[in-house]
Amino acid sequence: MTNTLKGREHRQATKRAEILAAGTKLFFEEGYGRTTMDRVLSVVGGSKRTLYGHFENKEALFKAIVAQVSDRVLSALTPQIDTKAFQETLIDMGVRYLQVMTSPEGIALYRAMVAEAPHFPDLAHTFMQNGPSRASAHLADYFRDYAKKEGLKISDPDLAAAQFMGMVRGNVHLLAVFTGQRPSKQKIRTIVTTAVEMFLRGYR
Amino acid sequence: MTNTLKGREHRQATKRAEILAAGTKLFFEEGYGRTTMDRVLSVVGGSKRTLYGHFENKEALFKAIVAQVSDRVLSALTPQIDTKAFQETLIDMGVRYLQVMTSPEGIALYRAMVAEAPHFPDLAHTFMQNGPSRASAHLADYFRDYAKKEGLKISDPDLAAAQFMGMVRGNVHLLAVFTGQRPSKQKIRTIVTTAVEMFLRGYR
DNA sequence: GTCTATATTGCGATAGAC
DNA sequence: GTCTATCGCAATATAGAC
Repeated sequence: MTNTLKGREHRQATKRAEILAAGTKLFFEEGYGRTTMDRVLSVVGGSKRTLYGHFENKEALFKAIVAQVSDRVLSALTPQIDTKAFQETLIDMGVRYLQVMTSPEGIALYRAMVAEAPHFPDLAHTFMQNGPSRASAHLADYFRDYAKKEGLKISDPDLAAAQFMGMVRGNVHLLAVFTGQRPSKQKIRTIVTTAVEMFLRGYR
Repeated sequence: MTNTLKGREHRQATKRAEILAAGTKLFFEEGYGRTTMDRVLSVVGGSKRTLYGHFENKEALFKAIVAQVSDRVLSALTPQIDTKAFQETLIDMGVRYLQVMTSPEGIALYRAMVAEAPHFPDLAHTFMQNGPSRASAHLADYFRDYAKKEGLKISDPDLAAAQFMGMVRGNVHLLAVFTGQRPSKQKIRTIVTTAVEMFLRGYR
């Protein structure tokens, strides 16, 4: 916790963090509809007044939780400074992406966003932007910069990036979402390296 | 309606169909949690006794609806007898798949399955089986039969099929799920034909 | 119609920070 | 001692399954 906060503020921040933590677990395990404020309270302890003091209502709590988890989970997709070889960079990006998307938190977030997209369109939109779209856009930029040098003919970098990302997700992402079966690290490496090889041959 | 049913039976079947139709609309527009039995009733009309006579409870109604819609939607993925050229067949399968997955009903079904997968694991499993997995498996079989003749070196047909399907879904499926933006027929054709070309070059 | 669950509010008491 | 966040418990209102 931040040391610069003193006493009063610190207590408040701690409580808020506890509520968020408890809420995260519940909302992501049970879904929005099945999660009750009473249940959150029974985990956190304390009074309703305090809970509603920190978050105006259930929706506000949910939004705060999604924002926090989105930041944490999607930050792993932040573009890296790439000094590696072209092929290595593609593999890195693919692995990172697939790891995030099939991590327990990644799956939970994805599920929550899909489920609540019609009722929280702004959240869903933000998730798409900061997640898949951003990763894809970054890859497209990378293609624009280096494809020619690498001897690749990519006429539509955005489409190519979407193809690559989709190929990486393949069926394992669906499988993780629907059945909870997550791919091993080994499996992820295999999928991504195979995808990269195929992709490079396809655009050579 | 089936003409062989008479009187009592016919009325019963009609009522059941009406309940299913109303429930389908509500469950898929509002989600499981936000849909109430009262609301279903207010659309269908009639008494609660009747409603609960047809479906034991809310869960049973939901399951019946999902089963019905799954059949209708996923039947479009039924493997065709392919007499066309290899490339044409791939395009056909890709287009059919993407059309189903981004159709309003396809999106609604997908959303419901993702949202409720933890609480209705059997439904989610069945959806995965009869949807993406089946389409992918059929394509893999097709590869096993014809890849060599077509001059393709596909060492892992299942993985290759998953790559192709993933590439076809690309980002447009995610976009449809999260923001409701559906691709035009033209866009679908472009995506699929591009994917097929790239795929064939990649495995040549 | 019945009965339970749930979101949200009210209010007096308490306890820790300054 | 004065704030102020928190607490505990009760109450309200509404919705929803059956």
